[in-house]
Amino acid sequence: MTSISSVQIRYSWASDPMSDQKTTSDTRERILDVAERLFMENGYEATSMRTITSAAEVNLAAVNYHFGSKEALLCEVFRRRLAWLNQQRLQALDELEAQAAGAPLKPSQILEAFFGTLLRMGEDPSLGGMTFLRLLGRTLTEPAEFIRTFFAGEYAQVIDRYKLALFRALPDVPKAEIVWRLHFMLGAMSYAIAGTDVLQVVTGCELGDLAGESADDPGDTALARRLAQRLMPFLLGGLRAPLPQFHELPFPSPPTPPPRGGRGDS
Amino acid sequence: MTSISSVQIRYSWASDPMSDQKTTSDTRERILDVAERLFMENGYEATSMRTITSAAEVNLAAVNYHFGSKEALLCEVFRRRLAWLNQQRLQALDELEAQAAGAPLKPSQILEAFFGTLLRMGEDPSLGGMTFLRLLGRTLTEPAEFIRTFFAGEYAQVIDRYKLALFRALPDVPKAEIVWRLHFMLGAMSYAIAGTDVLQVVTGCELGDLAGESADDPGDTALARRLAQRLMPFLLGGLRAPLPQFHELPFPSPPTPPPRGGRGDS
DNA sequence: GTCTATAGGTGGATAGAC
DNA sequence: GTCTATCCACCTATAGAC
Repeated sequence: MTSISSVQIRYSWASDPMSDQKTTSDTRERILDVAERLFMENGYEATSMRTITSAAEVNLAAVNYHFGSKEALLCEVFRRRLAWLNQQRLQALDELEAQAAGAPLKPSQILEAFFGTLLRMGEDPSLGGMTFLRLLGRTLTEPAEFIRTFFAGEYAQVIDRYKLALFRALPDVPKAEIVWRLHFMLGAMSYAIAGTDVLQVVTGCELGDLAGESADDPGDTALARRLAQRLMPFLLGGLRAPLPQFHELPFPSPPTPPPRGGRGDS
Repeated sequence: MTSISSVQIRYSWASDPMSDQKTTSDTRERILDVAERLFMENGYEATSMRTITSAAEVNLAAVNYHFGSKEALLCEVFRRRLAWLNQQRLQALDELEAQAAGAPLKPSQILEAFFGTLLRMGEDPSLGGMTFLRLLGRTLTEPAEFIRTFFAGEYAQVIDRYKLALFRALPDVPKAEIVWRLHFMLGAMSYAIAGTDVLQVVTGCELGDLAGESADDPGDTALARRLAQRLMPFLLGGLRAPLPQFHELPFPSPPTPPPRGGRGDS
């Protein structure tokens, strides 16, 4: 019943513009869309159900009717996007591995499949666009327990597959090191897509400006594209950086070091 | 002790273990310490004044007496740490530039001064330790306006100095590109120190485990040190990565080029 | 400086009519 | 499915005694 033929399925990422209009529950989708935007703008805790329902022009009780609770609402906001995203990610990896016919993938391919797939969502408003990306970036650092366990469940498969792919792609790098760097890459991405950067307030500019789109505001689509173009080389550079040297020193090289030959940056 | 004579100054980072004990306001510091921890554990919005005051064993009204409001309390929690941190960062840069005698600094030196100075705070409980680092990482992605403008003010000078240093250190890299990468580096660091990673829940391990400290728990000190050893090479690798190629392609190289239609979920 | 008491408001959730 | 009305726990902030 859930997935086939003409029945209404629960994930709105299956929304063609036509079926979206007046199906069984216009309300449900409107709540999700508005909640997505408001959670992004104000954060989860600071966004009240009343704010959401009045912006969505639905009754307060509708949220609890459709989703059960505020927590469940947030989870559903993510589920409808992440289900699609993670499926795409797995599929992308499948295809790459099929092409490679048993050979290890290149790191750049793996990163493209993982991060590129996400960043491309920012270009497509029907997939949530930058609103969803920003919300995701912000929510990934929320301390609330239910959020963290929810994400863990959503990501478990995907992270595991990609970890293994990276292990194979970088056989000379210790696995622990790869996991650390995956961690760092996730961080750089989250923060970048969250777009709440100190830099932006300090420099008084948005990422769009940096991309060179100062006046005519090309919108989120171009921003997402530029972001991807800038971020991917950075991530790849970080992933493939020389391994840290472990001596007995408490720190690699304090500000005024013995200038021992590290990796000779000029 | 830190600066002048014997007057009590307001920043607790001027705390030698002795002066901290029973000065004019033990209450004030206790509130700040407890607030720092609880804001880190639950986030700003989800932490109530009542929770803070009861944990600190002070009266509810004490917070408003000493700080004026909950927002002001959060700002003061940060100010007492960031004042010290940013001063150290500027000083580190001053010293490096003095040594260099007019020559551009090496990127690794700049990163060490900026990120190393911060990460070393994680090793020193009297500077807030990992509690402060985690709180900082989490708060940097909070959408609340007062937080963002507060950080902007605290960081303006420092970011500006470091940006200029990086421009000089990497004269062949477009300035916009450097700013983007600074952005990415801040993100990787924030996320790493926040320690709310999906990876940790998925893999079921803390960063400490990855560092190889499985059983005997050496505490935050070792964690901070390991983190720095792992993070700095990653950041340097990302900063020095090859520049992105800009062709007319909308994306560098999608894995399966134009599968545009519908949502292609098979 | 510290405390009690409370003002004054908002939060999430639900019961029950339609 | 939708709506009104309402419960009640909890919030920040302050007034005023000590």
